[in-house]
Amino acid sequence: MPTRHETTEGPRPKRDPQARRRAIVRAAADLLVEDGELTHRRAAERAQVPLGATTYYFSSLEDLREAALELLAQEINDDLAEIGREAVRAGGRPEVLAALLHDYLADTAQIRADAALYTAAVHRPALRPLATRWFEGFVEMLSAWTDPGSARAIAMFVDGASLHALLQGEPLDLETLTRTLTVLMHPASEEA
Amino acid sequence: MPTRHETTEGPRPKRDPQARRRAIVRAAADLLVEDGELTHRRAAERAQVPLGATTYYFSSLEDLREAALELLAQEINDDLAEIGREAVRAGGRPEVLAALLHDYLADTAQIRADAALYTAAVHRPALRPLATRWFEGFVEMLSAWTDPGSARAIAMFVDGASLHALLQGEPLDLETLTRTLTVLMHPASEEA
Amino acid sequence: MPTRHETTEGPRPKRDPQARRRAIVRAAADLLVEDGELTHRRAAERAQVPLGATTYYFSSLEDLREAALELLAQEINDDLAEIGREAVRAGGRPEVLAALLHDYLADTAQIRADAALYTAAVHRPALRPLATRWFEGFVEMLSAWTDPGSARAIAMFVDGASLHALLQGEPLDLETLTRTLTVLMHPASEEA
Amino acid sequence: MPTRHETTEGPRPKRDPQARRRAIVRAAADLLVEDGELTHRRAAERAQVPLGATTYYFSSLEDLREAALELLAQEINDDLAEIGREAVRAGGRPEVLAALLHDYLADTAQIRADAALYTAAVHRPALRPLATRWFEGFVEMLSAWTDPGSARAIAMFVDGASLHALLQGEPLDLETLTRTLTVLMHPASEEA
DNA sequence: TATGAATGAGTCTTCATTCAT
DNA sequence: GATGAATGAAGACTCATTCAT
Repeated sequence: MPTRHETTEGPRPKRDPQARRRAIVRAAADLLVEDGELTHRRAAERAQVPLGATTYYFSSLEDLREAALELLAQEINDDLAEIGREAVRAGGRPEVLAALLHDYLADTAQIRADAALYTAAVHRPALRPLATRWFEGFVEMLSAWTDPGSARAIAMFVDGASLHALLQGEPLDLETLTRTLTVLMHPASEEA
Repeated sequence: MPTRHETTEGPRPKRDPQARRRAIVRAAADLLVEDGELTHRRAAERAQVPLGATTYYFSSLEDLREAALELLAQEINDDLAEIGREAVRAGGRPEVLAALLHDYLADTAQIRADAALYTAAVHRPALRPLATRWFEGFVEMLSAWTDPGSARAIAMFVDGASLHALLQGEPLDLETLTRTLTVLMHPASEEA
Repeated sequence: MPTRHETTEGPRPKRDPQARRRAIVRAAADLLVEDGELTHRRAAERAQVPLGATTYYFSSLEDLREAALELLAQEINDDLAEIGREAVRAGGRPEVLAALLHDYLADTAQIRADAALYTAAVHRPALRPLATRWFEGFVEMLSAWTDPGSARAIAMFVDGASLHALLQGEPLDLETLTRTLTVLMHPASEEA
Repeated sequence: MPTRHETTEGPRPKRDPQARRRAIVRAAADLLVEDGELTHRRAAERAQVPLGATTYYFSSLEDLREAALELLAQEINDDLAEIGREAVRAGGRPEVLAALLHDYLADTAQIRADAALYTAAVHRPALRPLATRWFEGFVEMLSAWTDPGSARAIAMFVDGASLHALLQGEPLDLETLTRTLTVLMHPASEEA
């Protein structure tokens, strides 16, 4: 007589709606990063959940997309915030920031995530705040070391650099990156 | 009794395959710029041609997409080359380039075209050369006034600025743009 | 005022995926037998199911085709196995087998099913085992009464006879059929 | 001043409607043999003629198909007639016929042509005479050496053997083939 | 005479979404 | 609460056929 605790298949996955939902979001995010095609079916398959689960937890595909992009935005934000903290710990020296950013730009997964976010936001105005979230944080962080205008200019430059690292297959070389960040952080030297 | 020459619909457009093809490409490009969704049906409707025409002239939708993006790339390239020529005529002064670029970034159609090109290229490696075509030309143009590294840095900055002008709804202010281009074009002053 | 129980369309068929799938396969098989043209639309119409059902249950049209041919192959196999059993019960006398086969060849539905299977297999190597399934069973059955080579020869002869019954509109006459099976089953008499 | 005889492209292909028509028919026949798919486009491409030529010379695709099958039927007929003549020259000995047929069955192109003809005829009653043309000729030829019933039986056997050579990838072995033809040609020995 | 242009019907297929269970 | 079944809309694409040139 079988008990309710089936033991043949290892630890029975506990019923955990939150975890399931997260798994679907994660899968959707990965799909967006990897090839930009998001469908219920693909998300379900990737997350190893039934098709119905993707519509049960999200009222529409756009809903799921937004949750996935929110996740990506958060991760990007966290990563860049960490870079910012490290740069601050190093006294805000441009060469340190450059080194950190160079690593970031060399990480394909990172720059593809950036691109996924932008791509989605271009034709979806509602998502634009999501796509520029890291921007605001980054600018704020930089503001400790330079004026707001320069901070914005630097952030834009980083954005362009991310896009080009993806399109050209490799990041801007460290030397140029360092030199560029240096002049952008100290524009006042111009006026001397 | 109607004559054989129907005049209600204007002069019957003569058969002109080239023009028809161009019209389809134009329509496809516009769709990509406007909302990124390209289908045979939408292209046909917009170009005012029968559905079959879109498959007759292009062996696949990707083919059509490529032709449309090629058109956009060419237009962007032409516009930026013109900006370059004007900047050169003005002696390469950063403030002139900044003013021209500011106008460019304020033109929604332009920056949406940029974005359309990038968006398409992100998940289509084959299109990447198309998306970076203007970049090469722009760098070359700038090289008359600054070193290659700075030229590339400037181009990347412009790219980021274009993306942000779209995502934030307005271009970087002229003053910051001018200051940024100025320092990027004369990085040597740093070392003084 | 209509009640909620509509009776004009009979008892609402309960959801029964298995039966539905079978109905689609049956419809597809019939279409292949009747005119060889199999499309999702025709199968759906014939099975009285929505178009979407045909793609829901079969991942591709080839998948559906294969299922339909599998059904035909099974039916042919069953019918010929029954003929074999009856022949065995009659002591393996050729005239009994001939009579049974004559009936088989006179049944248009049967020989069209044979032909459908062959037709599909000619340009689809993957289906060839299906088309020759009955052959193997038939040969094995005959092997109880004659040598393997003769058994194969008989089966091939039956195959040609089936094809010709269809193309010529009538089966080989019983007398010739009997005589032919007789000599094919006792080739040893030749060597006496 | 250019003359009307252009010499730059080598011997100018003479205008030869008959040859062009033949080329299209040949191409269509080859397509039917190779994969059974016949379209105007494929025939035109294979025959190296403009698409329009295929509709210019044939009032419909069915027309072209029929012409192509007529060609195949004729070739099969010719080949089997030649086999018949050789068998006759050899005194009608079954082993000679068997050897010739074994070669025929081992020739993939031949048996695929047979199959193409049958496949087309199964669902096109109008083509059935075409598909059985060789049969009549073959029977007549054999009638010089055996009775009509046996001749028909042999022809049917050959038909089944052709189909199976295709479906099973190899012809019936020569020994069995020889033995089978032998008994089929001399059924009277049974009655001794 | 010949042919590229043209097009609408119809093909397979994918999929968001709804719903019965 | 969950989920497989269900389906119609829409997508890309093919193609026989017609026709202007």
